[in-house]
Amino acid sequence: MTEDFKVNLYKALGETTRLKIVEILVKHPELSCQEIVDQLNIAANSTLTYHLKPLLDCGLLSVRREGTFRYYRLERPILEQYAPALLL
Amino acid sequence: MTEDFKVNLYKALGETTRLKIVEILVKHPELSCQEIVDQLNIAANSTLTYHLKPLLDCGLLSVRREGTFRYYRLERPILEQYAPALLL
DNA sequence: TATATATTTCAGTACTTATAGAAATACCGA
DNA sequence: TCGGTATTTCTATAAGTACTGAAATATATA
Repeated sequence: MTEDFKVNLYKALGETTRLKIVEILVKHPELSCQEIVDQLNIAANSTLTYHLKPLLDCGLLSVRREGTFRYYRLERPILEQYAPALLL
Repeated sequence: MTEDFKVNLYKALGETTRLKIVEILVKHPELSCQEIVDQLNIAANSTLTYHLKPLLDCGLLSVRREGTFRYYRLERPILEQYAPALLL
C-alpha cells in the first residue's frame, strides 16, 4: 500500500462536497448521478463528475452501468478500514 | 460532532507533508519542531508551522511547552477513531 | 435514423493552498 | 541586559482545486 494511496484517500474525503457524497451513499445501496446531484448544493452535473473521480480512483466508490444510467455505490470495506467513523 | 470537523480532519490528513508528520509521530512519543523538520523534505520551519496548525486545530496533535521548545505529540484516540489505518 | 435522456469532457475563472525567506516573538543562560 | 536558540508570523508567489456552462459522448426507444 503506497503512501500516495493514503494521501489521495484522505484528500478525497477532505472536501465538503465529496464527504457529503460519501455520507449520502452510506444511507443508500446505490444511486445514479442525477440522484446524487439532487441531494447536493451544486448547480452542475459536471461538478459531480469532477468529485466522483477521486472517490473512484482511491476505491471508495464503484460504479455499475445500466442503460444510460450509472449507479454509484460505496465500497464499505475500504471506508471501514480507513475512516470507520463515517459509517456510523 | 459538526460536519466541518470531519472535513477538516480528513483535509488535514490528505496532504503529503501532513500525513508524514502524523506517521513520524506514530513512531515517537513526542518531538520538537526542529526534530520533525529534520525528518521532512521541507526547507523552512515556517512550512512546518503552517502544516501543524490544521493538525492541532482538529485535535490530532497536541503540544507541550518546555523552555524554548515545543513538543508535539499525536492524540492517538482521535486517530484511532477517524483513521485507524494510520496507527499500524 | 432521429430524438430524448444521462453522464462526461472541455475550457475558463475564481479561489485556496503549499512553500519559502525575512522579520518578529519567546524563552533561556551568561 | 545581551546573545543565542526555537518557533511563529508576515508577505509574496507559484501551483493546485472547485465550480460552471457548453459541447461531446453514449445508450435507449420511437
